[in-house]
Amino acid sequence: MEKVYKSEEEFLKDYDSSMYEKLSMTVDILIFSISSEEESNYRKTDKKKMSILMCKRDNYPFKDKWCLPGGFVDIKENLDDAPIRILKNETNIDNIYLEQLYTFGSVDRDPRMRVISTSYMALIDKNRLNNNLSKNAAWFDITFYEDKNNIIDIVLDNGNEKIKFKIEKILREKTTDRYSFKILENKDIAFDHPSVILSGMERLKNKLEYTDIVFNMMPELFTLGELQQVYEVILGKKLLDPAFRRIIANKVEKTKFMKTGGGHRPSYLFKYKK
Amino acid sequence: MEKVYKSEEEFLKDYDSSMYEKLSMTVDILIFSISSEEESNYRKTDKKKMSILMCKRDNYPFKDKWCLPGGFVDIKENLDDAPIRILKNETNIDNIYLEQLYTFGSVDRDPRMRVISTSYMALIDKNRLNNNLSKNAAWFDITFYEDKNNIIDIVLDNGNEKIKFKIEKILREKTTDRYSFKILENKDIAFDHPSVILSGMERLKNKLEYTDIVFNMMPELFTLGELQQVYEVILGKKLLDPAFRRIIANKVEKTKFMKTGGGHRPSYLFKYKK
DNA sequence: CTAATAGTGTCTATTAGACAGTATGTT
DNA sequence: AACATACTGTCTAATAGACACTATTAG
Repeated sequence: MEKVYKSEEEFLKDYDSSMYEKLSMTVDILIFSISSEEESNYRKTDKKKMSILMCKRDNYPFKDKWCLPGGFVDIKENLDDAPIRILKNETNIDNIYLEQLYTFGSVDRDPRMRVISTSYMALIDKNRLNNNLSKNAAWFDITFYEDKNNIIDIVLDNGNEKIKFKIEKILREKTTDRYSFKILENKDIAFDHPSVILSGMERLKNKLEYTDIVFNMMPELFTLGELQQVYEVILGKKLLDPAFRRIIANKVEKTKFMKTGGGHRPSYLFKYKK
Repeated sequence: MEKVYKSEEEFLKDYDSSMYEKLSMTVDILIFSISSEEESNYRKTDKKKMSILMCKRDNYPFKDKWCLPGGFVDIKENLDDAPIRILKNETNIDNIYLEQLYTFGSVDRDPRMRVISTSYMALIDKNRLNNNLSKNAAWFDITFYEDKNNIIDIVLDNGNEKIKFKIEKILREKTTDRYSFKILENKDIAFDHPSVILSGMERLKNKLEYTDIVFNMMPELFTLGELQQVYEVILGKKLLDPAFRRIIANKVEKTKFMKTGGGHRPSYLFKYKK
């Protein structure tokens, strides 16, 4: 029978924390940014892409595969502080938008030992980075196509290497919007990181509609055309100009600056209105 | 310098998993249901309340305080399976709606040792329970009031005991909807469970609007008035009848059954249309 | 009859979708 | 002049909010 203690001090002195077998905890960070691909036609504006940062693993397990930046949570570190520390090391930037995504804890997700991992999503404007990424890290442009059967094809492209995976969104409950992800094809990505990528993309899409989250990926000044392109690339569909402008009208503020030189009518630069 | 292995087998044989100090993982489950309070006036319909299940702690730490049901994640158990197992033990019901809420991992959240805890939200129709709760568990009706400064007063009432706490919602980022919770007053609830309760309430409110999640808390057959009351008690505001009926019109199906005996016009019973 | 809830009709205000039009830079 | 994008006007369709009205029961 369980002993009943008279005070908390007495209880804690006696407490044997090895009763349950312990495990390791990591965090994975899905960092989103926007990149521009230059057009050959001088008149066309640069095509925007969504991109994520990945690292090449240089040891087992999953040697030579790509994974999201991450690392172990220190025993004396708050969980939510771990991604901040890792981002600081990886990209040398503080003050990044970060939010917790989901905690993945399948028994077999790491062949070394039992590891549970909390994933985070970060949003940045890549241009503010001082290009000193660690040399095994690279930005991948991400394009996706979802068919009517909830099967999603993803292509990641870092300029040298194109990697693909296929994943199925499975509605977990008839009554809600929760999906779990079943990886159908994947050769190049480590751990369960394809699921993390999909979770983040879904979260980002949803939040675009009811928050101002997108401005974390934008430079200080931007044209409405650029902002619209970012929306379109995240949502995966074209938007109509007047509708878009109505929606974002009270989120942005016109400045006196203009962007010229595009071979077409110049546009005002806007900034985020808090 | 890190050794580079020739194969994954070789690497794993050599791997020392004690490199990082390990920790314990628990899950906490916030179980929502709806209860009815009988009215003295025979004509009035029962007043609906939102309620949650809590357990009284019979040992340190937090002896004699109330906490959410939960427990340690087994070293050989998938994270998402732990709340299923615990719910089965606690309420003897399978097949309950469950979703992961948030993972709390402050260093000092448990005085015994380092524990990180993933919280889950469960929704049930309390009337389907075979009233064999463990004897230290009780349902608490929950009422809340939020003022203009994002300070929320919560009262929990299990019939014998009324417990209160006060918590502040702090907007973590200007650009989004993420809050963290600062506990302002709390005498009776263990751990960081006030924050878990608030997270769940926020999640439930949001999902009410864009999913069919509410039907997990409803009996097979219900009147539209009852359904509307459940919406109202979760959202904390009155809804207009015609607007409500338009919104749920294509989620429900009229049956041939009616509810009579209320001293007023009888109403049709509806069921969830999948 | 009365109190109480059930259920509907309809007007108005707001928002979303669609399309066409005008404006203005660079080469 | 031609192209490409910037930006606006306006019609229509769909949705949300508000209020008033009718219906039907137990006591």
